[in-house]
Amino acid sequence: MKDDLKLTIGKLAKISGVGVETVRFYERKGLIKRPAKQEGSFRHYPEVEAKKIRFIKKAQELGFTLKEIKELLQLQIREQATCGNITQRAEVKLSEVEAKIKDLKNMRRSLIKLVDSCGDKKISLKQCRVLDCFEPGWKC
Amino acid sequence: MKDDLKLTIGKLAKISGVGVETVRFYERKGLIKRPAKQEGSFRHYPEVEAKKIRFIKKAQELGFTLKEIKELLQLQIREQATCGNITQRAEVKLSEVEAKIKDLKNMRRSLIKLVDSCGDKKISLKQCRVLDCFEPGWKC
DNA sequence: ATAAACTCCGTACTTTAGTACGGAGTCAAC
DNA sequence: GTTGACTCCGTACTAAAGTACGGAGTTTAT
Repeated sequence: MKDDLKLTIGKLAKISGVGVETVRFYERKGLIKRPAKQEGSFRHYPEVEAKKIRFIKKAQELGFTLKEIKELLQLQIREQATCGNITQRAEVKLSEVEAKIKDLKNMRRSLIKLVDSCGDKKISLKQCRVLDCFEPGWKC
Repeated sequence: MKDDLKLTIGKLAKISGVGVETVRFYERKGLIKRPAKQEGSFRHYPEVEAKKIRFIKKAQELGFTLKEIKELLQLQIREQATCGNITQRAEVKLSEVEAKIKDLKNMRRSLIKLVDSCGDKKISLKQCRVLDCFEPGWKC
């Protein structure tokens, strides 16, 4: 409620690092909502929308689709009543996030091993394959 | 060199969890290469290709594009000569992986906080926004 | 040895996530 | 008070990553 004074779509796009068309696209997809109380005929956004767009871009890099990101953004508690519902959905997302972390740690371990094995001639060269890192029971 | 006896494209697709068309698509994109020595006029793949396809699917879930995944798959040391080159590229990928892990950990912390705050009435409800978790200096 | 199932190849279609375009209206700066 | 930049809206186009189709050839199972 402070300084959402003059955030037109162009300025929002700029500070969020996307194009104007992308903002409108996210609006159509229901990821950000059109500001209700407009003075004049142009949109005026609160600053939190910039955070939201940056969140979207980051989450995409982590392998979430826009549909999934929308679900993440809906995880906001407004009243105690809806809490159980939200907690439940949050826990699902949490386990997805943890699965990704686990997989990325395997990939990291594999890459570290690869880098190390170049310095050390004792390590067999062809055993260092990144593609093995997700196989069940894999230990590099 | 063991039992790549009879892995036709259909069987490869099945054990890898994708469709036949997808295998051919990856082949066209250069992610997997067509088996050279064919006996008969059909493709016969070594088993390692199944691992490769499973790697591709996993890596996609972690936000890597096919272009990036191709680069990851090319990180294989064959001789000491190319080692420096590969190490260098592996280190770039490694830092990307570490950045993703860091971001996912922030997201995880944010989701945990959200879940916790539902059990605890003392925590302010509206402060728990997942969308803040990537902002610089964020502490949940 | 013949039918069923599978493979090959090229081409076309689909979905997701944007990007671009263009005419009309609006705002603000000089 | 006009001019230039910005906004609005609908529509169309694009790239990435598949997915489907269909006719012809090949393999295998009976």
